[in-house]
Amino acid sequence: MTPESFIQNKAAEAIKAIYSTEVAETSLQVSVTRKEFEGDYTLVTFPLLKITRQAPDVTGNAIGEWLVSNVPEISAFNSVKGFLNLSFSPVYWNESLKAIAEAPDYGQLPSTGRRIMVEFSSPNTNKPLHLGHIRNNLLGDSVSRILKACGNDVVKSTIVNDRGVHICKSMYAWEKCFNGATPESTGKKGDHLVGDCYVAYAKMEKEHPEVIDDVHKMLVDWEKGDPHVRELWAMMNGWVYAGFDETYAALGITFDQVDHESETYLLGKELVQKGLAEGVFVKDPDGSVWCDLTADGLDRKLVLRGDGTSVYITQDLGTAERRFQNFKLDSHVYVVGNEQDYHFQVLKLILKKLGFDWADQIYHLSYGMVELPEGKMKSREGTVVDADDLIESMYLEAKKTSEESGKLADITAEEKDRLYHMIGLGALKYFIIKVDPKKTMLFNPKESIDFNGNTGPFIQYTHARICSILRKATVAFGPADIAPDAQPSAKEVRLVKLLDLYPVKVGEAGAALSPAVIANYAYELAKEFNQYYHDTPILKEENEAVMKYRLELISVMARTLRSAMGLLGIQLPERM
RNA sequence: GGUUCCGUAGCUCAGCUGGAUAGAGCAACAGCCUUCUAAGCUGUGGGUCACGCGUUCGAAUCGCGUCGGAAUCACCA
Repeated sequence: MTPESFIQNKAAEAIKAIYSTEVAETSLQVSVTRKEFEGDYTLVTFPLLKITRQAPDVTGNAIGEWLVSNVPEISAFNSVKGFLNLSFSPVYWNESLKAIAEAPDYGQLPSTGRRIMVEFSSPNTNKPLHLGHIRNNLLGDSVSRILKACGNDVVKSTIVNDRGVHICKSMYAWEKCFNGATPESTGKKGDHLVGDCYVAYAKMEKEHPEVIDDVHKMLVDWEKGDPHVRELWAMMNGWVYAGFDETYAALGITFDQVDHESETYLLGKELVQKGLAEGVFVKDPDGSVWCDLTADGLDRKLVLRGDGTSVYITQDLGTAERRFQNFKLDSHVYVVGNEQDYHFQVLKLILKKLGFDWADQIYHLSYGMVELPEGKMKSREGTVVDADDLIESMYLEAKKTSEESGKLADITAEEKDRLYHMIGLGALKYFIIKVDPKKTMLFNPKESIDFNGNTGPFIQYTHARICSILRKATVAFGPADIAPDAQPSAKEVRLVKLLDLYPVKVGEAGAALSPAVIANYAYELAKEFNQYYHDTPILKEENEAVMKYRLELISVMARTLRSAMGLLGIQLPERM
C-alpha cells in the first residue's frame, strides 16, 4: 500500500468518526508535502469543507488530531489554510524500506493476464536507419519493457516494409550504375550500400524522369514473380537485413515476431468483401471500394482499388485481424510517428464498423519528429543523422571523457570497450527517451552529447558511486539491518519516499505509454542520492548499526536505479 | 479550409486526472577535491506558464476563442 492510499484510507475513517459521513477514499487528495512546510504528506481539506461546514483550519485540526491519536504511524500534524500536513513516525519509514528491500522484484506489478502486442521499428529496406528511427526503436523497446513491468504479457513485433516502389528504385539504380558492387567488394554495410543506390536513383530520376516507368515495370514483374527481379530483390534485402541486424544489436533491440510486408500485403481483401456484404463499404462504378467516414467527421476512405489491388490500409486491416486472432491479443500498441495520426484514426474506426470490439484496444503511440537546429531532417539534402554514425560518435565521446577522468587504469581493454559503449548508448538513449514522446524534439549534434546534468551518464555515474561503496564495505548487511527503531535522517526519509514511489511511476508510465515518466523518476532518484552522499558518511560512520542501515539503503537505491533504467533499455556500470 | 498535436527561464526540457511562493539541466557568475568516484555538491541571477474570456474557494493544468508553429486530409507506404 502506498503512503498516499494509506492516508486516504485513514482520513476516510477519521471523517466517518468525526462527521458521520462516508467519503470515497479515492476522492481524497493526498500529495507529498512541499519542502517549505513541516510534514511528509499533505491532505487537501478544501474539498471537505462542504461536509464539515467548518473553516479550513478547524477541519484540518479536527482530522489531524483524530489521525494522531488513532493511527500509530502518524506522529504529528499541522494545518495551514486548507492543507493538513502529516508527519509519519520513523517506524513507518523503516517498515516501508524493509518491505522494499525484501521485495524479490521491486517495481514488477502483479499480472493483469492481458497480452499486448507492441509493433515498432517497421523499417523500409531501401535505406539505413536514422535518428528518427532511433526514437521509434527506443520508444517501442522501452514501452514493451514497461508494459511487461505492469504485469502484461508483451509481444514485441515489427513489420518490415520490404516491397514496393522504394526498394525497386534502389534495385534499378544498382543494376544501372553500380557495376555489381556488393557489401563485400566495397566494404560497406549493406543497408548503407542500398541507401547509396536509392540516392543515386533520385539523381537519375531528376535528370531522366522517364526512368520511373522502368521502376514501375520492375514492381509489376516482382508481383508476377519474375525470377530475375525476385533474385535481385532477395539479394539486396539480404544486405539490408545484415546491416539492420548490426544496428539493432548495437542498440540492444530484439523482436519476438517479425512480419514482412511481402507476405502480408495481400491480407485484408476478405475483410473488404465482408464489409461490402455488411454494407459498411460501398463500391463505386469503377469497381473501387470505399468506406464513408464523413458522418464521423472524416473523409471517404479508399480500401480497395478499382483493379482489385490493395492500398496501405487494406493490409493493415487484415494484419490487425490476423494478429488479434493468432496471438489472442487483448490489446495492440503501434509505435508510429505522428504524421500517421489520421491513418490510425481511420484504421480504428473502420475496424469498429466491421464489428471488431477489440478495435477499442488499439493504441497509436504517436511520437513527434526529431528536428535538427536547421529544421527537419531531409535525406535529399543530406541532413539526416545516420544511426550508425551517431552510435559511433557517442562511443567516442564516452571514451574521451573516460580517458580524461583517468579512473579506469586497472581494467582490461575489452572491459573498457564495453563500458564506453554502455555509456555512449546510455547518453543517447536517455537523451531521446526523457522527452515526452508526443512532443517534437530537438537534436543538436554539438550540444546534445553531454554527460553532465540531467543525462544518462549522470545516472550511470551515481550507480557506479554506490557500487564503489558497496564494494569497499567490510561488514555484511541486509534487509534485517533496517531496524524498526532506526532513526532515519530527513534526507533518508526523502529517499525512502522516492523509493516508495517507484511502482506508482511504473504504473503511470504504462498507462500513459510514456517512458519519459521513468526517465524523470530515475533522474530525481539519482539527484537525491548525490545530495545524500555529499553530506552523509557511510563507511566512515562509527555506529555500526547506522552504517549497516545506510549500506542497505543505498543498496536498495542501486537496485531501483538499475530496474528503472532497465525499463529504458539502459545498463548501469559498476564503475566508470 | 477541416481535423489533430504543440507553445513553460537565453537554450533543452519537467510539472498538466485543478492545490500552498511554477521546477531541473545547459549556458553565465561565485564557492567546495590530503576525507566513501568532482561525469559530483552548494549558492547567485534569470518567468506576463503565447494572449483573452470563462468555470472554481483555488487554473500552467479544465472549457471556449485568438495568435504562432508542426502534422495530416493520396487509387504513396
